[in-house]
Amino acid sequence: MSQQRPGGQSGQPGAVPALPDLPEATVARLPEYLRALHNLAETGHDTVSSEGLAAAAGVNSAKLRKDLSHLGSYGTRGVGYDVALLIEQIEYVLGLTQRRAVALVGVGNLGHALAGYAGFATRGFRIAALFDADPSRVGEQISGLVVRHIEDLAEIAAAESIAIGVIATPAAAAQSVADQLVAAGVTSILNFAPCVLSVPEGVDVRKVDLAIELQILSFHEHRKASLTSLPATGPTGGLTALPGGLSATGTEEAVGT
Amino acid sequence: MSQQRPGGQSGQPGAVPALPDLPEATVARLPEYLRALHNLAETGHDTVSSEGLAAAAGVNSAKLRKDLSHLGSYGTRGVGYDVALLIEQIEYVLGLTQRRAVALVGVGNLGHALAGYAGFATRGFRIAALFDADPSRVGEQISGLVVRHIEDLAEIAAAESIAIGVIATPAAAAQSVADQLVAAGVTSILNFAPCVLSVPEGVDVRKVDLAIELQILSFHEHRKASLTSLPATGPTGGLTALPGGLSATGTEEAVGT
DNA sequence: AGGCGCTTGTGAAGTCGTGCACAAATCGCG
DNA sequence: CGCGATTTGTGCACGACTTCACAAGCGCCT
Ligand SMILES: NC(=O)c1ccc[n+]([C@@H]2O[C@H](COP(=O)([O-])OP(=O)(O)OC[C@H]3O[C@@H](n4cnc5c(N)ncnc54)[C@H](O)[C@@H]3O)[C@@H](O)[C@H]2O)c1
Ligand SMILES: NC(=O)c1ccc[n+]([C@@H]2O[C@H](COP(=O)([O-])OP(=O)(O)OC[C@H]3O[C@@H](n4cnc5c(N)ncnc54)[C@H](O)[C@@H]3O)[C@@H](O)[C@H]2O)c1
Repeated sequence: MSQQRPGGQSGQPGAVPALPDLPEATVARLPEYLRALHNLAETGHDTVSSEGLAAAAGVNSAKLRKDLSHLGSYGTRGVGYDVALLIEQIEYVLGLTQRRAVALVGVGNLGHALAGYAGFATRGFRIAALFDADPSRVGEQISGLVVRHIEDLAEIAAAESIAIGVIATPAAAAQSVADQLVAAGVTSILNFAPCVLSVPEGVDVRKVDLAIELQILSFHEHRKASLTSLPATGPTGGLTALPGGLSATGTEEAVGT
Repeated sequence: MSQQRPGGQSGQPGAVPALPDLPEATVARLPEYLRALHNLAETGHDTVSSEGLAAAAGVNSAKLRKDLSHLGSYGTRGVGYDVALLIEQIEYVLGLTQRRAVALVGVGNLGHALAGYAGFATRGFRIAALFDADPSRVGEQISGLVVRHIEDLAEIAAAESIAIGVIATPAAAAQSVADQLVAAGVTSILNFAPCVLSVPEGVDVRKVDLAIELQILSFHEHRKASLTSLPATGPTGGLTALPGGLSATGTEEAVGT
């Protein structure tokens, strides 16, 4: 166990340049832990056990401990984790010690909502610029920012050190926008348009597609409905609510031949 | 268009109400395949190979074939998949043969964008009702729907057979809204608020959190930046583009103590 | 000081998902 | 009618992730 963890007990709070290379699944959960930790900090907790934090983050405690162990040993056996220290560590690993500048392209329906979203600012990001291709939108002012024409992207991206771009244009324009973002030096893209983007090696893309989320839920609805005939095999007899949860499934399957 | 449900060549077009139970990872990809298929259909393709569809959906072809094989054998060796048939099958499995009614709670910044989003309608869903707790918003009309007070949820959910709910309220209200949705018979929830929801067994929750997506991207930015000193160790020597991708990484780490 | 209860960190086993590689199936063509 | 080109469906090995279970470490109490 004498793992020479980056930074950890080395006593030297100075330099910890090398990131441990975390499993992707762990990286995806760290932000959730971070949010939970901030909640705990605000409600006056100084320390928290893996059990407690796991509950707050909606995962099981073994997973949480293993995730955190990848960052190093920041817990105290018999006590738990120091909330403030853990926040610091996770923020460091996620690269949130600096406030990252983000460009938002496509100031339509969705873009407006995103531009006005406070959650960006409170969680480590700064919307540094808004872009659109529609001349009638250019110049419009939204939460303190003026919408710029997409042509100015390269210039502004360089000036503001923008490395993250958000695409909120129609799908038809998304690939073209992505190309322009990449050309402007952006190396991470969050894409809201329902399409696959092709980007060069070294550029990360994450996608958020509302309809996909709903369709996954739809599948589960479908599956639940096809199980209605079965008796309440409830593995856990103790579900509190589940009110009348019945009529909902009334007429589902029309599997009729 | 008689539903030739699963069991294609089994000859017995009798009853196959039971869904094959698909791996969760497969379920999550089916919507992506479906979108790609619709694109192909619109551009006049009648059939598509696993290779072609995989490219359109952004996955590798082996994965795609394995995913589809879970639904049954709907391809023709030497030819590929019949686009229309595959669309029909995937829509059946996802439970999209009926247009599912969705309730949207919280008609604020984000809620407005969602309410006006056409992608719902074109991909199997119908926003059946909008709810808010703010009296000044109740009565407002948005894309043909009147905003109702959250108190009317149970009544309307029953009347409209709503089984899916979308939460777009502040985090502080989300759990309470979730409880009300569940009490109204909703069994699937899409949550945009940054918090964990606790729901009874049998209710599915999916979460979309913008800030988490950005933080994951931030991690990768951080990691890329900590590698700048290394030469282009490119495991694959053949990256095509990678335009000027340079200055972007200029001043990164400010690993101050 | 020593023992006790609590909690972390982690080997190890189990589960799930991925990708390869190829036999089987089908079509088009000669 | 048979053959070769093509593409699916899948067995298998591998890797990633999850979960269990417990020894080691820590603080507190006596
Ligand atoms: N509205 C939603 O709730 C919602 C939800 C999920 C996904 N989406 C997706 O997000 C995207 C945007 O949705 P929306 O409802 O805001 O659409 P919208 O039409 O309201 O807005 C699109 C904006 O992009 C701009 N645009 C078009 N081409 C551009 C280009 N080449 N460069 C820069 N800007 C360009 C348009 O001028 C417009 O302002 C769509 O792909 C949609 O499918 C929207
Ligand atoms: N705006 C965005 O782009 C964005 C992006 C990602 C996530 N989110 C999240 O989505 C949620 C909504 O964001 P927003 O910007 O639209 O906030 P908002 O404040 O503009 O809107 C929230 C709406 O919910 C209503 N509401 C409050 N309590 C309610 C209750 N108990 N029942 C019913 N309605 C209630 C409010 O009246 C208001 O209309 C937040 O949790 C936010 O973190 C927003």
